[in-house]
Amino acid sequence: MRVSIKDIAKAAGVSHSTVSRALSDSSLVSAGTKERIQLLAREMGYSPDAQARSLVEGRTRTIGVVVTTMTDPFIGGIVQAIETTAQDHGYSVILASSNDSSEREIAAAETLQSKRVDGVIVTSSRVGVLHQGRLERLGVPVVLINSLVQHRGRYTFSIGVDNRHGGILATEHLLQLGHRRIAYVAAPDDRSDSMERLTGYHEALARAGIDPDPALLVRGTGRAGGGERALPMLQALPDPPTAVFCYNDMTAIGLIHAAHAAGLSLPQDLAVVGFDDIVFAPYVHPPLTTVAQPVAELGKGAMEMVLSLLPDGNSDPDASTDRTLTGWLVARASSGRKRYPVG
Amino acid sequence: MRVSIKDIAKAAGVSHSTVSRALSDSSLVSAGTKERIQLLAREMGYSPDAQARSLVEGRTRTIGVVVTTMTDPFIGGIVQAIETTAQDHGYSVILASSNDSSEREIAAAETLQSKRVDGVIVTSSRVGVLHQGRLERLGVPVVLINSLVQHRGRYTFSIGVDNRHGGILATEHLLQLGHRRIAYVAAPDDRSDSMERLTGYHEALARAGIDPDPALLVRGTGRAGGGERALPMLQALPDPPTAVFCYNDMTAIGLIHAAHAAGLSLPQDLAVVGFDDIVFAPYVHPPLTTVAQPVAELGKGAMEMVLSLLPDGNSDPDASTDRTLTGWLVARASSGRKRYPVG
DNA sequence: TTGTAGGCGTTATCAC
DNA sequence: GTGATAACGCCTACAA
Repeated sequence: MRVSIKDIAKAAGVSHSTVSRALSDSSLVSAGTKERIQLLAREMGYSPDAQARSLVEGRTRTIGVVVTTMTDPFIGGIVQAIETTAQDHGYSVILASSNDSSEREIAAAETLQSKRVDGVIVTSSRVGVLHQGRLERLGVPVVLINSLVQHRGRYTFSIGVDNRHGGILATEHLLQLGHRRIAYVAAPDDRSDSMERLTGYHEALARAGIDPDPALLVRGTGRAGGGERALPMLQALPDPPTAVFCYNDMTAIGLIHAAHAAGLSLPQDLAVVGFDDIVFAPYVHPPLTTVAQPVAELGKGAMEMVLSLLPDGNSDPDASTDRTLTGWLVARASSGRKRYPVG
Repeated sequence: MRVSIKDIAKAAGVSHSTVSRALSDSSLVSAGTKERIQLLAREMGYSPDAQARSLVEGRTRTIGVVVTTMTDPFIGGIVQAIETTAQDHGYSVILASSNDSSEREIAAAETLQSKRVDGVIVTSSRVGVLHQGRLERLGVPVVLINSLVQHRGRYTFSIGVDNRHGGILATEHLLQLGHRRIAYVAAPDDRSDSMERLTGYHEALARAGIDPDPALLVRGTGRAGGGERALPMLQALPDPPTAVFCYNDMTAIGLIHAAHAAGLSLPQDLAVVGFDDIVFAPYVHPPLTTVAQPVAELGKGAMEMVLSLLPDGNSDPDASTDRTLTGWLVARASSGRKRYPVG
């Protein structure tokens, strides 16, 4: 049988309220009984029932984390940081993956609502059904990671990396290496971060006085397969690119794989830059140049942002603002060394 | 304000018990009122409070999932499958990462206990403080993934891949390719799965009439760095190996990286086989030969196992047994084609 | 300093 | 069919 405060009360010969007070270290209990009860609780193997406590306190100390899929190592890193930070603040994380299915998204939102999570963090740059409608109606703080806030609710904020800046970093890096025909392998159009990276790419090109060639913009999937399929499309061009900036590392990895298969040697025949700096980036052959995202900070920051948005938090929601972190370029071999254009 | 069944009761002019019945589609309510109440509940935006329900029902429909780190893509895949399966059965997953710190492990166990999870799944082959002592004392079913059950509790079971068999598959593959000097890069000794893979490796060698050379057994970390550091140790041997079997893909990836840096060409100079078949394996250069684990099945199986162990589950715990799934070899280029030994 | 009583939102067991 | 009433485990006025 599970032991409750009543059991302890009986054993200690006091009322259950005294036990409750003693366990919460209230000053309204004599030091003697307090100690006696605390000892007894330990001996009897007492564990407070979070359910019951939540019921009366009106909060669960639980944060819902919505992800598309845990399979993505980038997301895994973020969730890791989220969970660790939650733990440090005495909160738990309840996981809900949408698998990119709106059915599951809705189910997830309902579950989170029933479980009465105190807040929600969404890791997905996808502009889904859920993120803007359903979640806001939960009436709890919502923090979006790497995603645009569309309908600004009183408790909806975002934290993300400066994607435009990242796009500039990547593109300028390639420009500095002497490249003029630089392709961008995007994610599907509903990923806002991909669009922002594209903007940065365009901006860097413009600064260098280069007109963007629409043929050099191809659409991937955000996964390796997208990169693999993008390569032949680019190679088939009458004037193929000498460099490629990929939406993310997975795309770059797929593209590099296809390049090897096509007999290209990297970075001589094709320079490649990714985005994210996932754990594999250094181990790609050749090691992948990429725009690193502060994964741990994103997760930690997101968690701290929801916590600060909580009713009891010291901060005022109206004073809260979106946070933008900056990524940085990690130059490895896949983009090569300085290249002097022929002629 | 959040709407409860009492609010609905007031609005409908009935008692809250009738509302409760109507919402649970009980046959003890007239079809008319039932419909009326259900409509009203929808209109008023009612969402059942899982906390309150759990309190009276004595179960939370929540499963705790303990992982070392979500950063590992293999673990990510498993958690993904666990969560999806949970969702399909109307359960939620509460995440707890230990970060390989026993402090956090203990904290995690306490949280899970307070949150009154109905069961626990542990993904870690590490023989930690927590897994055998603390978790069993929670008094709920515990399922270990890829880990040995040490103290068999009435509700403690495991599901995992046949690591010995996997070790045999990998080693025999290399033997068939003509290799005689095959190294094994292990994980730390407290990882039971690494030990089992080693056993398989030894067994395959024995069958081929080869005495295992202790110098060919080096210890990695389970992460890329371990593989990187293992390579020079092996190369420094007077009679270096022509093939390496690695504890897992991350180790293999690190080792391959070091091999490239050392100017070796793979698989000619060194054949490499990994374990796990993580999402990157096909994209390693050369593509990584590996023993695939049925990740999705492991996660799904683990979840189904805890669910079946639940008090209301149809199955009898005593009839439950550990499950062992079998992996399979995925031959890619890193191990090369058949090799005819010189001489 | 301690005890009593009420309530958090449900479900379940009684009567009616 | 429906409505009181009592639990589940905890917290917290209010009394004593």
